[in-house]
Amino acid sequence: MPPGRPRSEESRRAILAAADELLLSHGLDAVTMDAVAERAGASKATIYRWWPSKELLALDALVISLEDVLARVRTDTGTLRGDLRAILRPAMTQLSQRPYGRVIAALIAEIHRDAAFAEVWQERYVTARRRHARAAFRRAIERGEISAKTDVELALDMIYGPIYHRLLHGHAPLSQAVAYRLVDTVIGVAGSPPSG
Amino acid sequence: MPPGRPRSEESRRAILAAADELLLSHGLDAVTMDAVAERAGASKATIYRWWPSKELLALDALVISLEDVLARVRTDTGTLRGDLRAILRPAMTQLSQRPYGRVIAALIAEIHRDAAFAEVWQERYVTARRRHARAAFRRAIERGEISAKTDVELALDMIYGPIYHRLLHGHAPLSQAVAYRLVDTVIGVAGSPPSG
Amino acid sequence: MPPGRPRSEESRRAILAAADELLLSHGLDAVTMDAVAERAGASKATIYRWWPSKELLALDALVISLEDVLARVRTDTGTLRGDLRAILRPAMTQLSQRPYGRVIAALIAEIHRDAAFAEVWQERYVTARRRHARAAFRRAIERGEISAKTDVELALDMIYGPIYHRLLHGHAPLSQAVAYRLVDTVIGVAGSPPSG
Amino acid sequence: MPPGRPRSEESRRAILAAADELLLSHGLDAVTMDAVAERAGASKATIYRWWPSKELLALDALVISLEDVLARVRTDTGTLRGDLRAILRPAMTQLSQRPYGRVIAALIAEIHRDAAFAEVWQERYVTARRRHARAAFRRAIERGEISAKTDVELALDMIYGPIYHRLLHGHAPLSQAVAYRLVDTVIGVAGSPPSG
DNA sequence: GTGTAATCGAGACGGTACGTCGAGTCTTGTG
DNA sequence: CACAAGACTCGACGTACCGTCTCGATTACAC
Repeated sequence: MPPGRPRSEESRRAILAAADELLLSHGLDAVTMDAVAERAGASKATIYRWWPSKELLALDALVISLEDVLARVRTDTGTLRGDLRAILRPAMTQLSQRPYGRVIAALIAEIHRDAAFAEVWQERYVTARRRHARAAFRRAIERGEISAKTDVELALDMIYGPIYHRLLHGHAPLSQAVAYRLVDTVIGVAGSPPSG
Repeated sequence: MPPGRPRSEESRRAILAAADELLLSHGLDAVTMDAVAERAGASKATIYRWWPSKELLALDALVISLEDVLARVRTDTGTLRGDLRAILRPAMTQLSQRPYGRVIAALIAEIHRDAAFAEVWQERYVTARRRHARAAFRRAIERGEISAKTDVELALDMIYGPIYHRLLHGHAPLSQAVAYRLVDTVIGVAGSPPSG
Repeated sequence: MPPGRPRSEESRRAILAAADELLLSHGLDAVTMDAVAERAGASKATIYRWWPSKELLALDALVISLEDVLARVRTDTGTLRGDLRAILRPAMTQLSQRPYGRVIAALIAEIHRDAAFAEVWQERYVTARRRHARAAFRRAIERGEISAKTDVELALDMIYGPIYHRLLHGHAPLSQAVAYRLVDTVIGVAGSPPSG
Repeated sequence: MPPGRPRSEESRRAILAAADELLLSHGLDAVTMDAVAERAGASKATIYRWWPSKELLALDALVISLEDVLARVRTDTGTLRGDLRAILRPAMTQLSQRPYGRVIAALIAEIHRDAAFAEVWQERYVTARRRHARAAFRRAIERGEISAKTDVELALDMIYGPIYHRLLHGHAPLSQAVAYRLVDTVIGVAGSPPSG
């Protein structure tokens, strides 16, 4: 153990809980260092000691509140369609329960203001979410279920892209059904010889 | 004409120009009312008289700087593929020239904070951009080029969604070639009997 | 009148009153920008706009609360002794009524931390207070009441020095009687041929 | 000897040395507990265990750095004038070598904030310095060199008061010559029948 | 021409949150 | 016990924008 007083686990949890609550009930704007500090019974200095910005704190809080879902994903259905549905189902459920759109929109804006944040975001949020689906595509290619020439990254974007588009813009409804149709469409393209 | 001193066209232009410059060279964060006022030689009160928030001012400035491109779009190629390429080509060019990703990300975040802004954004930005592509799909359906059952809105999202996804997340490259491949893929699906 | 909204006299007075109250009832330490702002119903920005530091604000407040006394001083008694007593009497009265020692000690400490403050302190506090006594000495020299060779500055210091010494150190009592004895002693020296 | 690990003499010295250095080269403001701890290689807890405040620590450090001078004072000249000059000479030399004015001003301010400090200050600083001069006056009275009615405390203040006044206010130069003239003036008064 | 009325610039105002610093306390493991 | 290390709460700092306000000055139309 390093010398000195160890980090207070209690305070860490209280800060994350405060951030999470503010984040999901009032948005990233409400996650001010002052508000988190007061609500968590912590001092601002303590927050700054462990999180360089409120955005990274919010990301931490968000990721924690999402990672249970991520951990429970099981993709062993035998078909790409089944795997992708299994991956998207809990995600869509979660998105519909809380105003994640607002939060994610604010954090995506932060990507473009803070390169350090962008990197962590990529690592902790984007990569974690795409990994499962990418693996499902790879397995489908190995099984010969879809063409080996499939551009997996673009295929992922054709599923996730429209979902985020609707989540962020709100110009059209977003539901599990929509997600399933995206899956079917993308598989339809990848399953048949490429048309381009 | 109403009584009183008329609005100063000069000041209006100076404010929009200042906002546009700040927006594209330093991002939405730099578009503070103070900075715009100083740069435009205007007073903050004047800005507030005509724009309710800096975000709506920024949107105004952005739309002006984008609308030339929009006006020049000609979609009379005879094929859906040609039309969509004609629509996307100048857009992709423009996106690659200036840091629009940063600006659009910030404005999308604003959607979720300000319902009034969301409405204007929908009207002035989203709708304007989708209208052309939607019309192209409609014409293609009428010509029998694609199935009449095509979900046009979803098809639009499968083109625009991945583009915005990459623009905003930056997890993968974005280029005209990528946009063209999206077009081809979507047409490939819509042209053949639906697989879902 | 200069352009722009004129300075609010009301806020100026409220800030000075708040500072004065905090200064005299709880000392300079209590004169925090936050406390003054809250008590005056003003914003910190407004205070900073007009006073560069809380010490200069406190000095302003202090000088205002002292200057009435200074203005009422009349030195036309005809003798140096009478003049000096007339000058010191109200000062000693004032010093005994409120904890000025604490305040002056804190401000004198500030002299050594902030050269700008030192200058203003010299101008607004020290000079104002010594001027009367110095003039009394000059008139006494002109009248031939005391030697023309008298080092007036040192004589002033031999009156004010011990007073401040006791005020600041508190090692011995300070009263009007003590001040009068200092006056008599110094005149006794100056009246006779210098011994140095 | 009490049980447990004995106090570290090394750490005590390092802390005082660090405090002294910070005090004289950057003033009392620089004597922060953190800075002293870091510079001394000690922990803040250790400092707090032995010194209740940074001001008392600074006083300790200051007194140590002054007490050599005090110990070397020899007052056996046979005349009050000679004794007082012998007492003041090394003090004035020391004052002119390092920025003691700043330090003393800050500590005097502390007197008025902390009664415990005031007491220690009185004991360790003021009394120690006045004792010699007071004794010299007493001997002079015994010798019949000055009037037995002399108010010794006031006489001391008429020497030390102006010196501190100039040291703290900086409104006029302070030198050994000035100190000597103060001595001569005070003796002049005390030596002759009182003029009041 | 002379109101009347809305505009304009300038800039002061009360607020809120920022990120930092120091004070003084507490909690570890080590000597 | 004392000690180094260092995390903790608390409160003030000085700054930056926000959105509102109060000025004097300007510029139109209506009478």
